[in-house]
Amino acid sequence: MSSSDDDTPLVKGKTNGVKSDDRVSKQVDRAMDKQTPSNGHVEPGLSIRMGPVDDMEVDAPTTNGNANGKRKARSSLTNTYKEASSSEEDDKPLSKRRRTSQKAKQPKGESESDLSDVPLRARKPPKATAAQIGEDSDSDIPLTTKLVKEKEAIEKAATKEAKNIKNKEKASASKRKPKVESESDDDIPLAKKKKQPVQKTNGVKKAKVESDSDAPLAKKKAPLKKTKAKAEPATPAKKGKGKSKLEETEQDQEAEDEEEEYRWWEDPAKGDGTKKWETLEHNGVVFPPEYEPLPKHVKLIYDGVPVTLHKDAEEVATFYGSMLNSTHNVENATFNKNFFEDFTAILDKTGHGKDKAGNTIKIKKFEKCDFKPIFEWFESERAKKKALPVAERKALKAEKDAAEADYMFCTWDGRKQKVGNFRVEPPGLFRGRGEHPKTGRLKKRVTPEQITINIGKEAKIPEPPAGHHWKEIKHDKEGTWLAMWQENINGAYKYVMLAANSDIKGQSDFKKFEKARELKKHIDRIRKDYQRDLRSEKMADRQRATAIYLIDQFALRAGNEKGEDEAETVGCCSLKFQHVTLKPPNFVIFDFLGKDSIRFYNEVQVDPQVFKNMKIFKKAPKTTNDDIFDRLTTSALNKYLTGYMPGLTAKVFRTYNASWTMARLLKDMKSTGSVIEKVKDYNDANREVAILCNHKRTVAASHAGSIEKMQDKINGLRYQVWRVKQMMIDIDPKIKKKKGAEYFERPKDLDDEWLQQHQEATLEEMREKIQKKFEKDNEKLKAEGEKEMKAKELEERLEVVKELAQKYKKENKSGKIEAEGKNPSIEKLEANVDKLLQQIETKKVQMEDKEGNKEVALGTSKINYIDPRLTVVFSKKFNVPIERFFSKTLREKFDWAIKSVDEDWDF
DNA sequence: CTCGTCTAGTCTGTACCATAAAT
DNA sequence: CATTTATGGTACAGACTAGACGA
Repeated sequence: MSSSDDDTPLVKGKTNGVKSDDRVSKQVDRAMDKQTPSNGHVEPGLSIRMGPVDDMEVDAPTTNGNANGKRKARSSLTNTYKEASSSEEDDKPLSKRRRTSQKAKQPKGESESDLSDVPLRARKPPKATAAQIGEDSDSDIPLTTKLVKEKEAIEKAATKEAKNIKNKEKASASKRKPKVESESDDDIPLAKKKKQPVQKTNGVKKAKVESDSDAPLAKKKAPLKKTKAKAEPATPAKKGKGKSKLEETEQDQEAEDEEEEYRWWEDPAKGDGTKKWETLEHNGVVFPPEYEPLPKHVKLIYDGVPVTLHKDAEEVATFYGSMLNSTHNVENATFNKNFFEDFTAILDKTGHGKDKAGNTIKIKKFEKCDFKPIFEWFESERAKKKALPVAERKALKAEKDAAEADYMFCTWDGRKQKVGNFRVEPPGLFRGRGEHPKTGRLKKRVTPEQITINIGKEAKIPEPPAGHHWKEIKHDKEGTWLAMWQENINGAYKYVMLAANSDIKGQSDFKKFEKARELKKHIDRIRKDYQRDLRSEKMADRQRATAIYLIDQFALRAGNEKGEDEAETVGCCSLKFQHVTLKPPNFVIFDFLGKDSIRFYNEVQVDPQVFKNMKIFKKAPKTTNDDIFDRLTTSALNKYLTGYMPGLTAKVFRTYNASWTMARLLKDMKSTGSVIEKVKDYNDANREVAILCNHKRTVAASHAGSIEKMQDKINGLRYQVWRVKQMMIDIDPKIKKKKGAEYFERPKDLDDEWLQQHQEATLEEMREKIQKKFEKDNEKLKAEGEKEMKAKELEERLEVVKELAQKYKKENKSGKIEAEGKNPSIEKLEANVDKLLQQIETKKVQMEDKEGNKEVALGTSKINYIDPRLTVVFSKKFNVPIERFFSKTLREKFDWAIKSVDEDWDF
């Protein structure tokens, strides 16, 4: 057990020894218990110590031929560091330890297989809100009117839906029943079942897994189809005017699908091979509208002089001018610099501005440009558009839709498929995310001459705009794109592809989740291996093992190297010295900008060996901006992973862990409660996954305000509670003794000052309301040609406010509150209090929910990481309409999932 | 390196809801 | 008083396109 001497030089003064090692491992054990309350078992890799591998190989110096500046600096650094680390690992009683390691491997079985059951340790404990919500829903407290209404409506819908589902089930029940029973282990509470899934994964070979997902399909096929026709038409119940052309065609399409629906997920021929299509027809792309020059009176002002610009330069000026309200851009120095560079480049080409007299005005200084007139013009246009009557706006939209109808669909192997982004991206100023060095650069208008079309050989080639030609026509059956061009900012390729609900996208989505499920079978071994390799003699292996650990445990992205002209963001393999802080005994703080420059901040507890490794990887002379994993690249990592399973790469772990977590949470869920509560439970699980994946959104600007408003409302209600209680005393002074003085105390935070403010605010609100109403009434009278009311009328109306003010005054002075209402009684008042308390409770829950949600984006994980079949299973099992979880587009995207699983399907 | 695909946050318009006003 | 209609504000869907990954 003295293997910790691996790294002793690192921990100065702590020269090896059982003691220190034991201490660390105990701490971890405790920590693990804490972190996995539902499982309560100890991470096996920690108790089973694995010795290093036998053939201790001195790491070869980094021979990276690709010696650009960055690399070079890195490898020289690596060498010094390598020497240090290898020497410290050199002198170890290897043979001995090897034996230990073999022994350690022996007690196979339980603890080992448990690994797959715990993909996620070190998560933060579930938030109180979730628990609270659960409790609230269990205790039968009625919700606010709003919630109740919703609840009822939804439950109605649910029962309706349930009928449909039941019909469906009846049809297929007889066939499915036996299977359900044979797999009844699904009903065993998770706690007991803990080890079950492992057996499945390990012991079970393909046959079983397949039977889980595939077998029922064939059986269900027929009944399903019939019921679908019944269930679906409820959705397009759009009220009002006749359907637009578009809707009609969509419905026609649906009808067609109904008749001869193609179930690619049941087609064994689909999905392998690289050929994506045999025939492909489409109509190309839609170009953005031509630039419409500004009216003559709207001009850029340079140095106080309005200047006329060439059309092309003016367009660029409008890009900037129209976003003056976006301080985020306009106050960014890089943005302004880049914009102005590109702007002046255009000016140089087209000629600079001209003043009224026709003299050329050379635009040299950004600071002298005044875009305000342009901005105001755009604002007024925006306002005009907004003010357009609804009917007109609709007509305009219908017109646009009609013009684009031809581009919305293509024919792929004879089937009509929706195209995703058929509109060519319009010109504008590039923003980029985070501190992008190219922010503000002009994104140029794309011409047909830059666009390559991919289309079937027999198909009619789409007509380019008059006087233009396409760059190239391809017939690439291995590509899934219809058109492609290269963008001028980063030289990135842009593709026109099919929409998410298309067969081809569905297929790859399906494959992605199947791959993640496949990982289940290998995860035990992978985890065991990386636990072992965390102590490897070879630095490269040790780094790789540590990286996989991080990717597996904390859902980090792979982290490819990035270029100079991109925002500085990182992932696992590209983590730098400053992104990781170590806090003994074994805490690691990650703080870096990830994809999209979204901050990843997480303070976690790690395996002690990982902690030690990180310490080594950060060892001097490494310093700020040096790579932590200097011996590791994403491609090496992925190559290694592929060895376990074809197609396994770093990103699969994200999908796997996300779906696995969701599966676990949903399985654990109690089936009680109303639909609303079930949906809330689902969303809580969804949220947990989103937090795992670090899916964030910016807090809405209005957030703080609306939280404050809610708090104010709650306080108002609490004040009301107090008032009502005081009224009881007014009726029956003896009650104070009966209920105890405490019951009648005003909450401490609602002090006199607060009371004052609250009363004033209430009065002011009333006043405003009355005032507004008065004005409106007057306007109405005026419109009808009648006489307006006098100010005296207003005063009379405001009398109510005065009365209330008086009342408050009296109350404040005497400390007594007169009972309100007719025939007030203690009972009535008590009922009143109860009602108010309930209102407060629901408001509180709402508020906490909102607060917990403010910076978590649930959508991304729902769309990309959580196997949709899990949601479908949940929906079926707990009888919640799928519409509650998937919007229309998502239902279309996940059509394959909705139609392919039973409630006993398992991830 | 190039190309192709998947992932992801933000922006914009609109559906939806509570509430008030009108009938 | 119950029901319908208007209003104002929020949440959400869908569009958009940047960014990451990987073959």
